[in-house]
Amino acid sequence: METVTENQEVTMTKKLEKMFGHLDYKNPPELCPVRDVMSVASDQWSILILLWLGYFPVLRFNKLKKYVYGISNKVLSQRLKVLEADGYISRKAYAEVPIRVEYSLTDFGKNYVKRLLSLAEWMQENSPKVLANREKYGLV
Amino acid sequence: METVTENQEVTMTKKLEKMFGHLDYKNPPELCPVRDVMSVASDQWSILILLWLGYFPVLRFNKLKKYVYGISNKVLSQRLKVLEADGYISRKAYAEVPIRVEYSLTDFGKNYVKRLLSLAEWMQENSPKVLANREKYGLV
DNA sequence: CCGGATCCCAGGGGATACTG
DNA sequence: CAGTATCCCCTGGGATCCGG
Repeated sequence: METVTENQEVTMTKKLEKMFGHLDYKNPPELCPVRDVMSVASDQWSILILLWLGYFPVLRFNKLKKYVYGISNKVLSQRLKVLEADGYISRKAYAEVPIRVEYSLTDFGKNYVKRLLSLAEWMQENSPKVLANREKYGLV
Repeated sequence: METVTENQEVTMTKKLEKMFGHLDYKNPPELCPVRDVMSVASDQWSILILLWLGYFPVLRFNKLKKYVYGISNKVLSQRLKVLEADGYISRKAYAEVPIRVEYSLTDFGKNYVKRLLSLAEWMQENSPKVLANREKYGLV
């Protein structure tokens, strides 16, 4: 088990101090855009979409739907729109018959996926631990 | 604008390849616990709860409710339960009158918050960019 | 045949009141 | 004080349909 040292804890607190100027509860939500931005980028479907787009440079709508297992047309379409609006992905439509639409990460999106990836890796390594905990806790 | 180099992109793909054995769409959901575990830990309320608990070593229910601005009793209570079950936080109840309950991060939770923090910092730095993008895109 | 818009419903979540 | 219980609403999301 990787433990957190005193030093790391101090560093962590400093970082948190720095950001909590923005996350401060005394600020009305409109002064705290981080929450808003983060809620889009940390949405469970968005994460999967972004990770798959990090793996395949270009994906079409129905391929994405296949990979992001269980997502519905509506949700996929809506998430893609928001992710495009926020600058993570770009959408390219070709006027063919039948129409072809290609989605890919922007440079900005790639930067984000790098971070996301670090989180996802940690999740992967630790999910057995979490599941064991959950079992032991007995929450159904 | 921080750009992604070729090298970084190759590294990223390798990492993704490594994890996509688990995230593979051909696996039924029950063989892919990462998604499940991640959906808890990346929930927008859970993130805020964990970050605040990273800042204050110990917080009581009503303090948390104050800091995690806008959360309802029901959701806070439910998220705390799940986060405890998954091993991120611990709950300590004191048999006083009135009752006192203290929440804090476990070592496991601290490790996770470190990762979360890196993501949150990136969000903070880049949220202006995202908001500008959103505006330009004209999505209401 | 592909991308996405529409319809419609269950249930997640907000507000409030209440109890150990 | 720390939650739970109740009510009700509203939106997230699944199934279905449609335009190009």
